[in-house]
Amino acid sequence: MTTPGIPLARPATEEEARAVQDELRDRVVLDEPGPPPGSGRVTGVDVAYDDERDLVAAAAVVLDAATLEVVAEATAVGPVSFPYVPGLLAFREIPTVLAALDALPCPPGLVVCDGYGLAHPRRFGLASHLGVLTGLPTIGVAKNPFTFTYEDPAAARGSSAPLLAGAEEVGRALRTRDRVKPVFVSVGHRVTLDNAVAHTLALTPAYRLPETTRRADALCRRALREATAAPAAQQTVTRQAPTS
DNA sequence: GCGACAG
DNA sequence: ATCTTGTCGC
Repeated sequence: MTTPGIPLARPATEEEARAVQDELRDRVVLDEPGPPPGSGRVTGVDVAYDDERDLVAAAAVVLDAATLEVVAEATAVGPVSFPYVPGLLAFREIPTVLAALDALPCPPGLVVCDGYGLAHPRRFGLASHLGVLTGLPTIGVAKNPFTFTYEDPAAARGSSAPLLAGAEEVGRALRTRDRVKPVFVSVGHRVTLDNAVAHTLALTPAYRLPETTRRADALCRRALREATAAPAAQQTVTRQAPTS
């Protein structure tokens, strides 16, 4: 259901991984507005790790953008294919995330990643990478500012401030709840920054983090527990919400 | 050279 | 990310 137009690279070293990023970076599309917030479907993706057992579980949860109800979900489990290196997070998460997206019974629509897109040392974070590989519109919503700087946005939900790499705006610090630490939104692929911010606000009616990542986070943790408990169980699981 | 550093 | 109970507050 999510056909990659570009083969998945599996670099063995950090140097190779950086080269892959430098090569794919040009394919990012930044001049499309992206789907309008509040309509269609929005999918959250996230992963959970068990480095001891060499396991990574990914989840993709599709929500109706208007109601935020779960439409479908899928998970995938695989081996940890890359260590955590700041700036190379995508190589650790993408293989299993792609498997989960492929297991979905319907198109994902906009994909919301737990991390960065443009806000990245080489301007090619997880959300950008996933977008280029799948061709889907993507955005990144991170919980921390990484190495970037920002001035604290006003206290009211909806306030924002530029997320800066020097003088370059690579994203936005967005307050999704009154007086609560902001989230850090950046563009992935085929979506505008203003639109990414609007989507993030539409996805946070009750909590600091988008409903998409909350749902995906809970699901991948469950998938990891179940994979740990049932060694020879199936490698992917798909569920379609009942039509009503 | 040292420290910081999305998840 | 992950290790982890209770607890303060709305």
